[in-house]
Amino acid sequence: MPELPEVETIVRALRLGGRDGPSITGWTLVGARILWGRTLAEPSEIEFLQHIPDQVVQDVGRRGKFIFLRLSRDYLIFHLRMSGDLRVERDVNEHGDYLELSSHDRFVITFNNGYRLVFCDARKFGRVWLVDNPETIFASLGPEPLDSNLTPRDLYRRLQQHHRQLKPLLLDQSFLAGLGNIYSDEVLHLARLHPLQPAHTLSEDDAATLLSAIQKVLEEGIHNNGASIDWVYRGGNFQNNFRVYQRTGKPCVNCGSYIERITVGQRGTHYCPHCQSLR
DNA sequence: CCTGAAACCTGTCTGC
DNA sequence: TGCAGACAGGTTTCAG
Repeated sequence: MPELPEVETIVRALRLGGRDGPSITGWTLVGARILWGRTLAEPSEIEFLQHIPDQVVQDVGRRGKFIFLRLSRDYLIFHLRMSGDLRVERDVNEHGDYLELSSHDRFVITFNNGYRLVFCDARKFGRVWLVDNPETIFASLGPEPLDSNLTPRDLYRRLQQHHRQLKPLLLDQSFLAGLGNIYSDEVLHLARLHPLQPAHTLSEDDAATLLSAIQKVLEEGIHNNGASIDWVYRGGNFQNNFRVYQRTGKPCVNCGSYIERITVGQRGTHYCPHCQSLR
């Protein structure tokens, strides 16, 4: 599921309230329940459970596709991978009974106010870390695409350094942090660039076009609370604005040519053969 | 450096 | 209806 806009939507809901749940900012942790052991990447379960109690959620933030809770002493970091989601709900009812979890819930943090934060993840790829320095986790990430300090010239220079095809490069989190398969296809279509175009062949103007497409598509995604497809993720509307993703055989919104689907780096890739020509 | 394949997992959909 | 196979929003690791 979750690419930058979905993750950002979840982060804002945790920080400020929303998505059917209250804000967790300022809440105090009391414990945790780990239902699928591999979800906890670091540290050991024993150590984790020792560190959690009494820490207060100071803030909730995002770096790339990672979600982090800045706690009193540590950072609690989530990666949702393919099918993860987070929700905030009551842990106990008015009689003091524990409320049932669903079969896909993998990891639960409980607060001292009777609420819990639940990490639900059907495919079990998602991971959680508790670390004192978040940079140990974020070290290999590239720049934030919506950071106003990222200039067209910066992107141009970075593109010049790679001979890879554009699509796999955009998916590489060390090149740029936050794009996934949906938004990469949407970005390349808006920028009218072919997914297989070698990165270093882009002109400085191409790089500027690409950066503005990246920012426009991501902002559009955030504005729509992300994209909900199939049974994964909830509440987003961006799926109604797709230009190419999952529109194989349908007319291009620019020129009416039929959208094609190819496989690039093991990922389904959708593009318009007319608007996005290989140069 | 780059590409492709496989692995980690479960759920859904399609076609026979 | 049942079942095999393909496919899915991500990332890591390994072979060539």
